[in-house]
Amino acid sequence: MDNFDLSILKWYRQNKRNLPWRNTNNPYFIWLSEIILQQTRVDQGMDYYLKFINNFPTIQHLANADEQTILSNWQGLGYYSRARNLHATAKEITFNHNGNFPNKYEEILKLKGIGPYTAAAISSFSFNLVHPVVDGNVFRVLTRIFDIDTPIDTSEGIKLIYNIANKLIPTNEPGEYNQAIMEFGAIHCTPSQPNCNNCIFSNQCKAKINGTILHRPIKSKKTVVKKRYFHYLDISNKVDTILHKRTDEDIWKHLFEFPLIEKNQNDDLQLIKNQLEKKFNQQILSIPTAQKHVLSHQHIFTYFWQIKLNNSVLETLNETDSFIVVHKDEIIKYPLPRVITKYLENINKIDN
DNA sequence: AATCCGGGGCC
DNA sequence: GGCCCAGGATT
Repeated sequence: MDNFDLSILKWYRQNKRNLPWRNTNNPYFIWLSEIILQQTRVDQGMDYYLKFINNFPTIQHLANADEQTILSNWQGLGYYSRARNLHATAKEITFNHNGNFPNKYEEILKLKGIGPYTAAAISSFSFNLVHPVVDGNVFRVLTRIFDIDTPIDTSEGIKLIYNIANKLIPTNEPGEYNQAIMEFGAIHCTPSQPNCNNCIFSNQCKAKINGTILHRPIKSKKTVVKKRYFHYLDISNKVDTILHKRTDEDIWKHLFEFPLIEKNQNDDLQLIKNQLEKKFNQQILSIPTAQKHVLSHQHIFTYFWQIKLNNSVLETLNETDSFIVVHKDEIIKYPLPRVITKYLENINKIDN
């Protein structure tokens, strides 16, 4: 493959999208955009990026914010460890690097939440260093052009693609080239319905020639999905309700939710109803129906039990419980997982 | 080296 | 229902 870099750079200059983080070399903005865009589509991350640079114009703003504020801004984006690592790295740079973003690949790679891809992206976009980005797009583009059938979710496949990527990247404008190959994968060499009929590589792409385009890249493993059953207790009187902060090493760490009873299996709902009525000494009017939430590695079946009290919600709590009493109108101020906000949206519809 | 981690969109 | 997404941390 001769002049791959020149071909794809030419294509990029004619076809690239105008994205806000492409109009800057500021490592703070580059870093922030890359963290938001990890495993996240541009369309989905755009509003979050604009919100973050508006609310946290500099890395010092981010460092000085409290974690809950950052998590609230991240609410709905998923992979909340990204937000916690974002905060940690902002503090690290602000207080241990005099506010200066590291400008060497190896130093950038040491920061929390930054792996090989993001370190290469920041290195090349901000500091013009020659490190190839290897993301989902690059895996797809290269396995197609060279018709590579080694599974990309193995160490052998990853090593192979990195070797090719290191040979292809030009020393001249590595950042622009990295943007170009990812953009080519994102909008032209797409997973389904790639635009092969109007492709600059149509005569050279090995997978196109061999008819294997839609079978590249190959992945060998299948994700195992765990089923979980969450019974949430929406305990409230006319003004207050109860929230609980997740602290264990599990999904949604440091996010708030209703008091939770997790079951290992799909238990008899009538039995749970009887237990709850006895515990709270209240009639439960309706048995909830399951809401299924499909995540990558978990299918979560949520049940929301509405327990209406006439007296104070405090009386349902033990002193040892780590719960907080929250005014109903202020629930939304706490960082919540989508499972909870979806439920709140639904009951508000009914109330209206 | 293998496993886990959210949520949304598309087909 | 399966796959993918501008991957990284943990075990």
